[in-house]
Amino acid sequence: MKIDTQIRGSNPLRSRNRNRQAVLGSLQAAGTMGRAEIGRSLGLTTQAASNIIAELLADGLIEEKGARVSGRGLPAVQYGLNPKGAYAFGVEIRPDAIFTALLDLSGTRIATERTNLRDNTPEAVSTHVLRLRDAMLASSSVSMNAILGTGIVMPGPFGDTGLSGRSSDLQGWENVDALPLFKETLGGVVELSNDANAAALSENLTGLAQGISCYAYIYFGRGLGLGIVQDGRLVSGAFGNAGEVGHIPVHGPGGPVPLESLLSRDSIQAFIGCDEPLDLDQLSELFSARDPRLIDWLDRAAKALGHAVLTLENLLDPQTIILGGAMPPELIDHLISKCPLPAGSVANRNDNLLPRLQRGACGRLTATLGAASLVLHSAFTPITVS
Amino acid sequence: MKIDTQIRGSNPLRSRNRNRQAVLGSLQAAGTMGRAEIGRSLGLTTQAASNIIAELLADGLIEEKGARVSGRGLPAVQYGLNPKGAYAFGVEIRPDAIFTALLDLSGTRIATERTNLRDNTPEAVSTHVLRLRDAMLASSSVSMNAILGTGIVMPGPFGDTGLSGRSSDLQGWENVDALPLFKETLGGVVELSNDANAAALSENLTGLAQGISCYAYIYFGRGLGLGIVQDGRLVSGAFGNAGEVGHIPVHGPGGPVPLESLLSRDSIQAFIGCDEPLDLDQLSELFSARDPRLIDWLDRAAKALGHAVLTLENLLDPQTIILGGAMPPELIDHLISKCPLPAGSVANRNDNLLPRLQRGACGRLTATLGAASLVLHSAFTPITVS
DNA sequence: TTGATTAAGTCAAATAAATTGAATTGTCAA
DNA sequence: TTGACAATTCAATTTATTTGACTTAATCAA
Repeated sequence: MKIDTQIRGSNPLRSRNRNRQAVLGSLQAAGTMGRAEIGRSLGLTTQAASNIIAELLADGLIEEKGARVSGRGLPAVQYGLNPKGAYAFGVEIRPDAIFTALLDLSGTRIATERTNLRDNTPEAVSTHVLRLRDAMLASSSVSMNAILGTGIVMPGPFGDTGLSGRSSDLQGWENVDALPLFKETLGGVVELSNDANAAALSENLTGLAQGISCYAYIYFGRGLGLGIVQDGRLVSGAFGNAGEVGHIPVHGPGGPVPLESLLSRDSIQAFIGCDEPLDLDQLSELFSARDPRLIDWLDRAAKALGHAVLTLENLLDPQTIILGGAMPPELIDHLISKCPLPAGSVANRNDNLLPRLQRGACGRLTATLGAASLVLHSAFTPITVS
Repeated sequence: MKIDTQIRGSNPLRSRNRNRQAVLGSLQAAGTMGRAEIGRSLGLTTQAASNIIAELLADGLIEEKGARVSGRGLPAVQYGLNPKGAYAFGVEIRPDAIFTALLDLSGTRIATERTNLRDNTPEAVSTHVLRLRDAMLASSSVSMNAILGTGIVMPGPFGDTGLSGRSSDLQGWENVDALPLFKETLGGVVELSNDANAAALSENLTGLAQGISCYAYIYFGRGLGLGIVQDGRLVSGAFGNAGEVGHIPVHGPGGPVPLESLLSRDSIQAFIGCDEPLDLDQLSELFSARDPRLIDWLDRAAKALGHAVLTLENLLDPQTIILGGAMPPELIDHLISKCPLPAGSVANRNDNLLPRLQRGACGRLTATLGAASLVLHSAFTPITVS
């Protein structure tokens, strides 16, 4: 539970750290760059950039990528991230299972795994995660000191809020401060967030949101989540619970209803009148069979999505809104195509180069990969408040 | 029009600047502090803090406030902002008038003024503002080099959006990039934002939001605006148009309607069936006379406010939501007391120390004072992205 | 009263990391 | 072939911080 974002002063060491991160971030965004080019892009001297490049080379985080001739002058030696120079471990914790993933520095998937979870008390989960990490590192032959950190995705909202008590919640975690717990058990850098935020960052590192600094990500879990990115940083609210878009009121048949009741996997189940949660394959089948109940649901859901889009655009003024998560791609595409894009929005502008609504590029594992992305993102983004 | 928030590296000069701002910010927040105390609060050495304090003293931005004995040890000499050490000039531009204000470093009002505006073309306005500033500085005997900068508030949204063309808009500014224009004409630091954002910061510096880093400010102009603060910084969106809360859909009689059509001064006028805009005094009178049409409006508006609160809380997870602007205080209080505070919200938590909804402490001039607050805020807050 | 303890603040030297300026090297264009 | 140009490195300088020793002043306890 955050709240107090204490501002810290700067000193040479923290400056250097910031600059290292900024250099890595530049390389991540641009692919390859030369030393002088990096200096220019960050407002630093060539020499300063050069020193940092030398250090990063020595640490194995970047590598030479040949020289590039571009007009006059000495051809610039290009540098880029060394994918095998570091790794990020990501964990997605659900009530009944743990998903883990190992990404290399380039965001490439090295390994993923699903494990059933019987005992989901805080202690059991945290030690379980530790074992899973050790195992995955061993089987992937990755050394622990090449690990940048561990990213953890848990179902929100955090703390005892008006939304607690849902079936997708973790039992027994209501009053647990998870971050310190994991930090103690796992050591090193630990980032904690919810599925939607993680998915949003995943899209930023390897998907559609590359180079985009203001966007929102609508995440389909069983319910509906939202990751908000502004100025390249997550907006997570006072208690880390920003983005509970599933609970904003939209126009329903008999009055305002929570968006989630019209636009979510659980709502399909309720609408169709099915006893058990529908998985993605079942939904795909229903869709390809043009099941009339599903089509009906899609019509209503698309309308609800329109309301949500109008709300999000006017409140957050994003460059684009991305949809993704645990929902078949063809359903998302259908929703997008049917969604009425409201005219009375600040996003309805002529000079907007991006589609207002698009489907994310990362597939089903978005949240798990996103967990690892939390770590990569923090490695590429100079801490701004800390 | 922003979008590109380029990350910059750090160097000694920028570090020092950051630390200076952080020290000023600490003093602003705490009132008075000793040198060692400041060092601790910022994670700097006493010596570093001491050097900066010496510099700020020499610049006249802070002053000694006596010594404080607190237990053992040498009593700490206290320092605090020197109100007369620097000033901020604020301008609020409306289609028919310009409001100006001069604040000292402590946020105290030195002078305010209203001027009619006949020619509101960009060139005329910018030179007009320059003349008004010179005049106000002269009449207040404040030297130009004691001015930290100029804050400007203009009606949003900026750029050619789906919301353009309203009567409260400035004609002829649709395709003008205002910030460069004012920077060239006025020189020095220029901050530009909309009324709601400015009001939000005003509340942060001198009102209810002191020490609060995550909150939202619902601003009554003629329409309805929203200032979003997260981690102590404004959330302004990709194009500076975040917070257009007046245009989010809420449940109306015959379907979804823009919030503004139920909750705004213009909507009172429309509801009552009045030909001209109602001013605050008229509204106060109607309220104290318990005018049934107004009471009726208040009931509907409070309900709409409830929807907005639910939406804002779940999307932004603020510590509190503040209401203010050009609306009589007693009406705001009434709205707050009648507003149904929804249970299904992440803000409905037991450990929340602040009221979920409260009326702002700054009065009618909030936006104009807020314009100056933009500058003060930037002086107290280390730039994080720039 | 006295001496130990604690904390604030200063001074001077050391350190980290940036900048500056000159020298070197490879490419392009005249 | 030669000069302009840009990338890079080397060495020296500058900035701003940290470190460690020291001084000062208040509290606490014998």
